[in-house]
Amino acid sequence: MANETTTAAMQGENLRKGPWHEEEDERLISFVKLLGSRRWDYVAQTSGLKRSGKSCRLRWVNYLRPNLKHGSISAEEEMIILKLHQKWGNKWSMIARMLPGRTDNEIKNYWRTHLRKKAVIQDQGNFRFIQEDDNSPNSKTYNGESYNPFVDISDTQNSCYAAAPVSDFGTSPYETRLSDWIPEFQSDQSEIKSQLDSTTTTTTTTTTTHSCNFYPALFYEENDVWGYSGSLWNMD
DNA sequence: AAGCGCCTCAACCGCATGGGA
DNA sequence: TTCCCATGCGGTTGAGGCGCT
Repeated sequence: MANETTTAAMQGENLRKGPWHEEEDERLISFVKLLGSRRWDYVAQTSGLKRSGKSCRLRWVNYLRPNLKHGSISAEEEMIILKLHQKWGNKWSMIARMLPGRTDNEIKNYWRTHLRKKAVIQDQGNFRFIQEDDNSPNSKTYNGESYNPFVDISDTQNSCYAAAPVSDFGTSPYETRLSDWIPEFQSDQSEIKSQLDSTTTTTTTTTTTHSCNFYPALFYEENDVWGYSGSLWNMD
């Protein structure tokens, strides 16, 4: 049985794709409890699921893992996402680590569907849209990848972002919250810019106090923002 | 009620990374 | 040092749901 499945997996044949069935979920949960959430190819083969290890891992990480929140993103979480995306760009896994119970996939989807067009900052008295631009002089690197959270694209005629007029925010449910956050956004941005201008190492000793009461690990330990490798996950 | 288009999100794909042989 | 494999990450896709006409 396992040998047949192994062979099929190795040959890339007979592997199921698409939505997971409840029985598959139950089976995967059982075998992850038994074998641990590592060696996904082995889990896939041993369990007899006709899924790739990659698919099993994804299903576990994004849906079956304990302590996941399945409800809608709260206003506080939304604020965190906006702020962290402003700081880090599309570093979804990093952002997810700051939001216990949320997955990178969930945050990425939420950003794309709810927040992307609403990500505005107040810059020199004007609202401007932002997105990362790897070719910008402000681009920095993280894990070998370049990114830049500070690029103003409001002048980009062909950008899809330009299609969303600022006036739309007058009726947006997000506007009130953004209006509340904007002063903080502004101070954060200048703080981050100064960090980027000086150094990208993790030796900064900034002790700025922020007003978020929900995620102290991020907002009160600014000295480790760039090198943060911990996790707020409690899987036990 | 039916058709159409848009939105959401689960899942896939390809590439990067890290560790071990 | 190099190669291979498992894992992780970010971008993309497509099915299903929902609202509008």
